[in-house]
Amino acid sequence: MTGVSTRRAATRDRLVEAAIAVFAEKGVLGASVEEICEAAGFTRGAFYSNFEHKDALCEAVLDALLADNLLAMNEALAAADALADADLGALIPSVIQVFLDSQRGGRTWALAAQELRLYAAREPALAAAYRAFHHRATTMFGTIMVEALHAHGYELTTDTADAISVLHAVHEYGTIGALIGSDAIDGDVKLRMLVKVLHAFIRPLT
Amino acid sequence: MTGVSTRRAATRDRLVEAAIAVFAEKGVLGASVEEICEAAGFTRGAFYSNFEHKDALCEAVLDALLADNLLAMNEALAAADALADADLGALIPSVIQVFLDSQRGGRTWALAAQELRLYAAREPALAAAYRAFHHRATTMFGTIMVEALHAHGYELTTDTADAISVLHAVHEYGTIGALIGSDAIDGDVKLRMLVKVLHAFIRPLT
DNA sequence: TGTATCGCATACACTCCTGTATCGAATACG
DNA sequence: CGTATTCGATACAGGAGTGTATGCGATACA
Repeated sequence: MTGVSTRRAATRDRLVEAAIAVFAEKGVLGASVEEICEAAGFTRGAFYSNFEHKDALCEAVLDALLADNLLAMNEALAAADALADADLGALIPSVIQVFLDSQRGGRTWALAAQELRLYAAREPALAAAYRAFHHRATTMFGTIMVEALHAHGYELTTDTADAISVLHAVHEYGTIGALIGSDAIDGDVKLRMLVKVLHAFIRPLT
Repeated sequence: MTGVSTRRAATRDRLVEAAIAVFAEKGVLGASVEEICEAAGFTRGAFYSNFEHKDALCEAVLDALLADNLLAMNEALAAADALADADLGALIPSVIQVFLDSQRGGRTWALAAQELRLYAAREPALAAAYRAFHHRATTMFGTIMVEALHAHGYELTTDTADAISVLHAVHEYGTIGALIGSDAIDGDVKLRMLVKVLHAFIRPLT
């Protein structure tokens, strides 16, 4: 019985990964079920056997993205610990860079994440799932960041969730900007913006 | 002869407005040409007579969005002048609120703008057009903002373009967040975030 | 080793979209 | 007024995607 379910889980995973790739390329509504299946090496039979709607697939994708973000955050934290004796000014860019580098899939996953954000804004059925995703990601990131700052004798000057949201906003915006190749935004600019925002939102512990 | 071209321009405008609505609802790739034409009250004959590709339509949409943003900015500036004797702490939220309220189309245009951003990130043909759009919007916003701050005895603590980009990022992120109804982001939170970011990036003139 | 069940592929009937080529009404213009 | 031209509608041929119903090989289990 376990072998059976294992196989099923594997095809689900392959479909989810393929969906991320196709969503990134075509958008959620622009991605046909057929295209996703083909990218995963299946036919639509596999899809309809595993998911009821495309929306169900989207929820699974959100789970995968969340797991990836948390993983990248852990890598960044490990880097922070390794550099624990550096001063904060040098530490922050390094940690952010590690986080950015650790995000699996890079460009593709970032695009897919934003496609899902937009899709959730129009599709009430996914909005709930996205809220859950956002809430979990935000609180976990927030907790970790507050602790890390505290360990270095700093605190946020503003509400934790707000700070995380602003960082997330700049992160996503910068990713797209770098892809577009805007003369105003490339990869370095994105890092610089994140560092500035973070510096603007922290102060030494009172 | 003028009457003819006038008519043509009018149908182009209607197609552009319809495209914004459909892009907001379905995404750029998810929007069929047929759907856009139907929303505008035409058939595809009108479309293919006015635009070569969907990409050409997208460029026209960018122009419309830019014009709208500049218009909203002017309204916000007028409000700033009217409140010129208020202190900056009270002025900033008011001006931002006026800007947000003045944006034509509200939800719809904001969604369409982000759809186009994502589309441009994947479609080199549109990337150039988006760069031009972004550059013009950023420089005009930047100039205006620097002057307005200066008039009140303030300046930016960072590169103008970076500051505008961060504000734009938070603006777009907050718009979607409010639509999704995330427990962490509603309309007020968005305004609050923008105010915080702006405050974090200005200081009295040295 | 036989058989029940599971998991994905295949087949089918249907809808929707695309791009072009042609047509007809409205407008400009002499 | 009549004619030329412009602009958008219609017609057409073809491609692609959808969801369901059914088939078939592989795996589990007695």
